[in-house]
Amino acid sequence: MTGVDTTKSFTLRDYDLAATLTSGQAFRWEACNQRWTGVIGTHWVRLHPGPGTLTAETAVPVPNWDWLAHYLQLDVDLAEVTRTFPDDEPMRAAVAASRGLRLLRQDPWECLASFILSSTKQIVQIRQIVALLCERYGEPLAVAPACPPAFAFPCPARLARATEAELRACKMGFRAPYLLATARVIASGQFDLTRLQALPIETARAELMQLPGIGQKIADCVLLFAYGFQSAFPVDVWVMKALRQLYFPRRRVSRPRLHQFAATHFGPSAGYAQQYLFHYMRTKARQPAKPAVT
DNA sequence: GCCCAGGTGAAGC
DNA sequence: GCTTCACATGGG
Repeated sequence: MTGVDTTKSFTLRDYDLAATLTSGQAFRWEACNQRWTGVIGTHWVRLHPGPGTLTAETAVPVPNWDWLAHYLQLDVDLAEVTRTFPDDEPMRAAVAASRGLRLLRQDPWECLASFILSSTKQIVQIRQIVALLCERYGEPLAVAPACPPAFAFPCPARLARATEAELRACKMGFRAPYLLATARVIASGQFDLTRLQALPIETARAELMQLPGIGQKIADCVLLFAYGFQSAFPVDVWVMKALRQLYFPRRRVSRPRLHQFAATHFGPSAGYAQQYLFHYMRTKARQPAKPAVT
């Protein structure tokens, strides 16, 4: 049946929702007995994964669900993506360790602001900071009965009106001036985030890096997680560790050389490959004593 | 106490 | 061009 409704079911293949929502791309999803609650734009939404299906529930009836299918990238053929990965041992291990891991397609501003807050922070702490920011500055949203309150991610104009001290009070430390300055540049209209979509990746990256607090790593996260540039390859401490341990275990390679290697080795969907390496290293670190199975 | 966390920008060689 | 350092804050 078509029409306005508060629930909708989708068929899914090769989709590990839990791995995807906890793999350090997005910072607002909460798990509660097999279900995931989050906010996409101005929609509060709850997701119930089942075998081969996904049921989504909103608080307010919606006329269509394109926003959700787009966010979750439901029509991406994952096998086609992983086929483009280099055929080497590290990639085989990383893919085997997290089948169904996906990339989301997020709102550019939320993604940009969240990753400004990410520098030298653990994912749990990034989540805390983002939650505080949304509680204090985001618009309240309708939620399903008996659910805790939810808020939209605050727009640039709202954060631009805050003071640095107020933002520091959200536990973001030295990142506060970066977030504030970037919010102000965007709120002023001098910098148009929507324009980047149509640019070549190198130009879009250079534009993002003009913003205060955005270096190559955060720029690449935004290019990959928000704009869908699949060749963007963010190199954080975990991916750096993956490159060193898995690809160059017995010699010391400089960071610039590793960047150079990454830029050519992983192919057209390098960003996806990067997400598998990231998730592989993090989950491996949590469970070190897992013997290989035949 | 210690080391580390999805870094950036500035200063040093 | 490449490396080092300060910058807040909290988890393990």
